Amino acid sequence: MTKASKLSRRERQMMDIIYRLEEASAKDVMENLEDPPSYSSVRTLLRKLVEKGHISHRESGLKYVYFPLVERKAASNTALSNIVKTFFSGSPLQAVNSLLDMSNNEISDEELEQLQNLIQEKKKANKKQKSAATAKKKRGK
Amino acid sequence: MTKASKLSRRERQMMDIIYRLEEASAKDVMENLEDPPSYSSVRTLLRKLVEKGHISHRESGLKYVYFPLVERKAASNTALSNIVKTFFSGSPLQAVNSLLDMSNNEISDEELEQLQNLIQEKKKANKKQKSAATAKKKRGK
DNA sequence: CGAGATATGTTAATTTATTAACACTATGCC
DNA sequence: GGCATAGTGTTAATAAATTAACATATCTCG
Repeated sequence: MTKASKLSRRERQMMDIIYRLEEASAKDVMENLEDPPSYSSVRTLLRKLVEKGHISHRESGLKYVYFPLVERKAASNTALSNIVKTFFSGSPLQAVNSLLDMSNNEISDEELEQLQNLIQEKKKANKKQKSAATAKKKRGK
Repeated sequence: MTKASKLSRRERQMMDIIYRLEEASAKDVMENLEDPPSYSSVRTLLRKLVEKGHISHRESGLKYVYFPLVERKAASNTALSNIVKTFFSGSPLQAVNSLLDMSNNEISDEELEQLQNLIQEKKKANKKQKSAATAKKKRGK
């Protein structure tokens, strides 16, 4: 059971906001919540997230600014993995396909070209790793 | 506020399982839950999900088999959109990049090539849409 | 037939999440 | 100084989620 999967509904909403904004005060969080409860309630939940070890805060002048303790990259990887597992039979490629479909027009030709270059590089990297693995085997492990 | 964002923790876990398996009996769901509660509890929650309109069931012999009411494709699009918004500043391309990074070795050269072809097609499609849009403008809308 | 296994339906207790009230502290400024 | 403003800390009431107990129905097979 991953830590994130234990989050309650509101906690999840708040974590998403904090990740999106990178860091956020209680006020920021409240303003970004749908159907926001009272300021007081938001603060209580923030404190709970701190207790649970999901976020921490630093003082900024008078107020607190909250930030995630699991870094963005790791959190997004976990989230993507879950989606791949749940909706794409474990195939990241299918997920990529879906992303490209969804955002048909939003991605420019230029960006598509960048992506192609990226894939080209990955192909190269794959080859390297493959030969490295072969060499390793030959050395007896 | 999207429907899915109103799900409680357990409900979310159960929906994920049902999407992953395409359809599932109460037993299936229970077996796939982490820290599963009693069979009785699982069934109560399933009934609640039916009430809320997230899933439905059909009879299969003696038992019920549950399935999502929002189709897989739509649900995965929503999930991906949320991740793109939360972790990738709204850029689907960044998400694609991350997916390719994450699953470095898991994607074969062959698959990478397929992906390149796919992107090639998208570039063509983009051009068509662009010229269509231009034509439309000329016609005065 | 009748007992065991496998389901579902109903209801209620308990725990957790959610909300907000109230008390307090520091800052800015008239 | 004193008051309005913008914060925080503590605590408690309420609502919702979670769990499970108990009752009932159907199938299976000796």
